[in-house]
Amino acid sequence: MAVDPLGKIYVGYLLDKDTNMYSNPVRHPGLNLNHQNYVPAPPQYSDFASYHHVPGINSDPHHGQPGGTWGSPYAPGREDWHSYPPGPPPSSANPGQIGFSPTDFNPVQPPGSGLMPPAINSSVPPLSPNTQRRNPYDWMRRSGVPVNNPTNGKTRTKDKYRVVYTDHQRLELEKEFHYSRYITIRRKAELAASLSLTERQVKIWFQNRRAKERKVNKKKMQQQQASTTTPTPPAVGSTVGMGPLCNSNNGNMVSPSALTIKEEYLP
DNA sequence: TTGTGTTTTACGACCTCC
DNA sequence: GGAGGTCGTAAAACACAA
Repeated sequence: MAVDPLGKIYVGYLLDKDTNMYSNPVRHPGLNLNHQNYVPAPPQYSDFASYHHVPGINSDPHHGQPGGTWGSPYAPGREDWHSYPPGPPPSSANPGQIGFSPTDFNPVQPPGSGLMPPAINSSVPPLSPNTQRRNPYDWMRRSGVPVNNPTNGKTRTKDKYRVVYTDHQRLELEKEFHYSRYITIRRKAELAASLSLTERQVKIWFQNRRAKERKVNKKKMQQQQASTTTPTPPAVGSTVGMGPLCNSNNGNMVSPSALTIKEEYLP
């Protein structure tokens, strides 16, 4: 399973699709509660320069390359991740914490499956690089009612709602996106399991993330064109403005997203 | 506090590929 | 036919100025 130079994705259907997205307990409102159980694992971030996937989920061939994988066409320079602070120390007095028993939550991947990194699966409040950021669970606590509680008539499709991913979930997704704009089936399953998201959520996150990147690129291109006093058109086939990251297949597919990520996680 | 603009999840429509 | 892709959009969450 790989993405060829032209961006075409060859996938082996190694895993079952997440069929029961809405019936799976993981998608019921309790999903949000589960988020508090993530370990932000500050040491992991502080060691970001040598980022590697957690043991046990590194079976994907293209993920097995230690460190050097960051030299991909998308490579932003690993030092970028140093700008991400370790965040506040875990505090049991976190107001966002809600009493939650592990028995209330059925992860996508059963515990002990080997896919769930222990560091991610313990109970530490989510990491927030932005101290001003409101606790993502406040809205849950305000409502006091499960958003998608079948008993109150709300279903995911009828009453649209969205969860707010924890900083840890976002960071892990960003890391994966940073590695590759297109996630493999295997990695998607692994990531979904390790982050307690559904594969569908991971897939959609990547879709949205690519859309965001295209949007940012488009904006940058427009700004460049607007600021260019001498509008000399680039040579045919030139990738001006895109640098080595430009994909000849589709200019929208890739971009210097390092800047994007840095911006997002700078304090 | 409130109004407003932006960002983030999530979905549907439609397309391509196998 | 089913998978995942883009594109457009809805709506919640968020940021921030007034």
